[in-house]
Amino acid sequence: MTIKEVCRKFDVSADTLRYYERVGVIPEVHRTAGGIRDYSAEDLNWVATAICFRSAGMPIELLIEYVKLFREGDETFGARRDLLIEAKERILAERKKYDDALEKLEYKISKYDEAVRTGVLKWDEEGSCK
Amino acid sequence: MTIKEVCRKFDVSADTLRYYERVGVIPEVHRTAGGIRDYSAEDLNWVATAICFRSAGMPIELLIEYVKLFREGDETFGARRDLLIEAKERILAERKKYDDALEKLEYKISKYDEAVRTGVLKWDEEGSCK
DNA sequence: ATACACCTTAGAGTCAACTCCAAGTCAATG
DNA sequence: CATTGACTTGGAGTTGACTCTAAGGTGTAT
Repeated sequence: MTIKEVCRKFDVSADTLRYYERVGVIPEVHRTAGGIRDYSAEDLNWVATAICFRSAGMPIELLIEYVKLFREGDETFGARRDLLIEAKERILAERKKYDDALEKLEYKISKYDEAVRTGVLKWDEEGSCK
Repeated sequence: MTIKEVCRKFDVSADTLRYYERVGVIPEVHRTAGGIRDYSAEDLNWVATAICFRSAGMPIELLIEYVKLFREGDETFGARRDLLIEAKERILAERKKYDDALEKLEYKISKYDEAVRTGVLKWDEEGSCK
């Protein structure tokens, strides 16, 4: 699979894919005799994983560390598991912030719905919201 | 309330608070006669809102737009509501990505737990994960 | 009244994560 | 076999969101 096809498949730029490979967010991608990237199923899987974790706010550094451990072989199973558990904790903590913001938004939207209907914006407590 | 106290209260740097005010993420903060910031309850409320939305990944530009509408007065109730609804949609979409990543992580962690116990890492489908 | 900690501004610097560019190579088509 | 379009690399540039620095003002405790 060419880089262009991978771009379309994952809606990501070729520059980003090359960047990920260059810095080690994914391992080296398979090449043709001429040196052109030809993504295998396994390469695609790495790309999918990288994009999935990046979309959830995981820093590139963490992904690089994971790939580094992967390259070191089977002795790093434990370290890789620990890293994934840390990633999970981080994402759970981040998601909580999203839930907090959503709660605040629900409240504000309900007050603005009222304001649009009545022409008056009124919060439950003094100075509690804007 | 001094800037230092606000920093402690929200665990944010004074530079960030001044930056938020400068670019318009929050309206101008009340000052003492000498020109020193003295955050009112309302100012604190704006700070809390800004930090909450920023923690949920909302770009500064959106917050600036909201404050701009707020400053324009009561004719912008509708526009402010629409902007909040857009923010909600964005955050819901982002949260979905977090959930996807968590699902992937759960799966991988379970496989690594097994790998640590058995010494063998095995995915359900060929090349499905790394 | 003089330290001293803390505040002010404008503007420059930093960092993560891309994104773009120049110069050149590869591969399918007329 | 020449054109065309996509690919390659190394390195420079951009963007969003801070973060720091320099030069100076404020306010309170001795």
